[in-house]
Amino acid sequence: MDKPLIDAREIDGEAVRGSVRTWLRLLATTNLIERELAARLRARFNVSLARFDYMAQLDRAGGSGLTMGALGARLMVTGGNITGLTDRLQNEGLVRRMADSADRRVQRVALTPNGKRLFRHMATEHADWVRELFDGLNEDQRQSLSDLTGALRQSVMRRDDITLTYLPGDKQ
Amino acid sequence: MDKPLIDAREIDGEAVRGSVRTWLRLLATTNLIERELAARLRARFNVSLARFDYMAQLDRAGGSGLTMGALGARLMVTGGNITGLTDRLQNEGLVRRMADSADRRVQRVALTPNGKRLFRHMATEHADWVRELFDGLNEDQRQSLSDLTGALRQSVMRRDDITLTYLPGDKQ
DNA sequence: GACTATATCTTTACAAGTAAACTATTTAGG
DNA sequence: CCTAAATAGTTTACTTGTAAAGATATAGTC
Repeated sequence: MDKPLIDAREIDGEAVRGSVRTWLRLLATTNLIERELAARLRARFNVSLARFDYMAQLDRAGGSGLTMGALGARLMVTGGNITGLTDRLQNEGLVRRMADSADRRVQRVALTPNGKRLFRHMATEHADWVRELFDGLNEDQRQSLSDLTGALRQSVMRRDDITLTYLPGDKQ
Repeated sequence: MDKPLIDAREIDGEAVRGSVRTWLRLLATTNLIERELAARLRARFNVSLARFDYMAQLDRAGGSGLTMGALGARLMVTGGNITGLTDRLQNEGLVRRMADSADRRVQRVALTPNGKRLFRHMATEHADWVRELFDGLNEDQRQSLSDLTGALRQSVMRRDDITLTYLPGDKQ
């Protein structure tokens, strides 16, 4: 770790506390929105956020679906989790497993017609909700927030001592 | 729902997709940072983020601690979750339950000396990590991000059709 | 071609979260 | 007072997530 003990921008500790306060605020607000969206998905469709995200990846992948591994990589979760989610969604007829013709280790997953229909319906409402929740920001603010988020992401990712558990290969 | 079907700011769908894209970006970046902090807490202290947050609330509350209910309200989690976390932390000697003298229904929880020592140690490193991850933003950017986050929070909270599951009373 | 590596998925045991039912207490009316 | 309702915490059954071990299958290497 070669970070300086005293940050050049630090004046009487303000910069230090500033970053922490900004982070806590950002986290709280993001969690607030995520909870709100999850509660609405649950109330209107009886679907969890985990299932919505799962189905979103399959919808984007199209008819040939994804392997379990690729799906786990995109959702940033472990294989065991994907197995469980797939079992439950398959039981509800929203998703189906298919053998891969070339590699007998591989399981491919795709939305059933029912799953696709449900997801499209949810996605439309979900987008409306997001727009509604962001309604108090004008276009400049929204764009600035997006830009600053990008800069923050760069700040986090450009570190070379990053712990990052997941940067998995993504063979779809 | 009395939101207009067409948003005044919408020009050929850009504003709509804009909010969703901004939201997804914000969520991804927040999750990235949260995962990184959680991985470091796990690696250096063998402590989960849930336990860190729990101990942070108790540390802030001081020697008399908090009731189970107040703790759950501050952490935005249900009572059953607090019961389980408390059981595990108590088993590790980081936390203790105390009866309330005035109300026999109430359980009060507080950090033990060991718990306090561990938390203070973790909090110092945690703050360093946050500062490090935000290092790529200059002070203006950091302040703008904080301000925009506040505006977004206002945008979400000022809705009157909010679903908000948790706005619990907080008797500490 | 047999042997070892590696890759893919599942299983197991657990942590952390929810909702709903349950227990014990306190509070409010009549 | 005594009972009905509300409050505080726990228990139960379940979902969602992890890490580590296990079962198959493929790929490389001598």
